[in-house]
Amino acid sequence: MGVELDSIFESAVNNTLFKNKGVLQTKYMPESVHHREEQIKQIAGILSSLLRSERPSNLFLYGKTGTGKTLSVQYVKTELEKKAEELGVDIRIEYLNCKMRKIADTEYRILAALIHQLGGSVPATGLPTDKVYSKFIELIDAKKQVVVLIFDEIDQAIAKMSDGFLYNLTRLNSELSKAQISLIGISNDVTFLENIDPRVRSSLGEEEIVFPPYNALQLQDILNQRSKMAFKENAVNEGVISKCAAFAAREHGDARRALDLLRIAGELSEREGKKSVELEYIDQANRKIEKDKILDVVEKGPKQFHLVLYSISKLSRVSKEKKELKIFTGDVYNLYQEFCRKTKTEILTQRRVSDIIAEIDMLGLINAQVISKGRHGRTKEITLSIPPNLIEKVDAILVESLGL
DNA sequence: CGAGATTCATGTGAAGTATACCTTTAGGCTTAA
DNA sequence: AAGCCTAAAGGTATACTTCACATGAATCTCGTA
Repeated sequence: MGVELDSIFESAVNNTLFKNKGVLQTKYMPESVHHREEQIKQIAGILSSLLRSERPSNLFLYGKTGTGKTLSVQYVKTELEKKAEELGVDIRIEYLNCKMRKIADTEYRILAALIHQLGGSVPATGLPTDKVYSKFIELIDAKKQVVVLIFDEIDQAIAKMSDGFLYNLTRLNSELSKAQISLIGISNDVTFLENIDPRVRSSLGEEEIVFPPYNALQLQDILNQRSKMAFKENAVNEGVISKCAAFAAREHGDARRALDLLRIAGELSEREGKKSVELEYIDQANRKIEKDKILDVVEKGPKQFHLVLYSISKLSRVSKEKKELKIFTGDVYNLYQEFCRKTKTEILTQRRVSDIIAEIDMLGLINAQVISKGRHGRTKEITLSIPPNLIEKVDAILVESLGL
């Protein structure tokens, strides 16, 4: 064992292929953004009125994950901030990612996070929401300014609460006397605006910009740029870049995915003590990404979720042996109760479990569809959508968390 | 045989409850003058 | 008298429960051919 570790440490220190791995990480902000010039120009054009201390239109950005939405906005944000400083104009742009569970998935928590960013503080609970609103307003309205609020992945947040929140936000301007706000919404879901209150829709969608997926060529270009900075010379084999690009292009042109692929393939190659990133590691990296994503989601779910998921997993194993028996809510609930007793956990009502199933569905770990079995009532028909090779690992996590 | 009525097993919405936490308020105690 | 601390009172968000009603196709009923 000792020897094995030694060699790992050794290669970590000496044989590193990377010059600057950070360049490939998602949080990295490049100085220039390629292939999004058009969108950036539009965003900048709309937001430029900030420099005259005028309120820009509300803005809505669409596009699949990894199409550069966040990046473009952030880019414009920093550029604008620079320029504003130069000109001595006071502007305020706040970015908030709504997807972070436990940080911002309710109206209250989003506001709290926002207030926190603005330098105020609110307790985690206990305050009436309208009080939080007035605190927020107070904070913004303290001086004459235009505040831009960027809500990333806003569709995720609204799925969990009502669209009343957005309505409140759009109406907020009338509550402000000195300051003004404008909103930027970012959504992965193209149909998002169609399903919300028309009043909000028209207000929020004053301007809309669509981010099309990158094509393979563009991805390749981006990867080339980054890999030059990230890797040492000659550390990337022929064809690696184009394969990453091709992989990601197949996944709706997701640049983030492409970069992750390249980075992880690099890490894997390095770990194996290779002198360069080799083609074969890309497939491995691809699998690893899928795996990590799922395991991560499973891991951070609360205990009751684990119980439900474990029940589903167990049932799906049984049903597979018996060839394609479907899983229904009732079965899940029965098994779930059994596990609760076994682990001495409080048994939740079927009502709640039904909701939990819906939530797990949202997380993409299972597939649940309401069907009617006619005389035999109505149910959710549930299928586990975790790849077979991962089920074991997932089960392991669940077993550990439940102490079975 | 076919159109309607029934039925089942949950889905689903609304309202209520428990818990954990927050602010406000009113005493009560300390302190400095 | 002013300042500070504490405990009680009053209030909220969140996760969950309770209650009650909604669903929708397989199955049953029954009139009709």
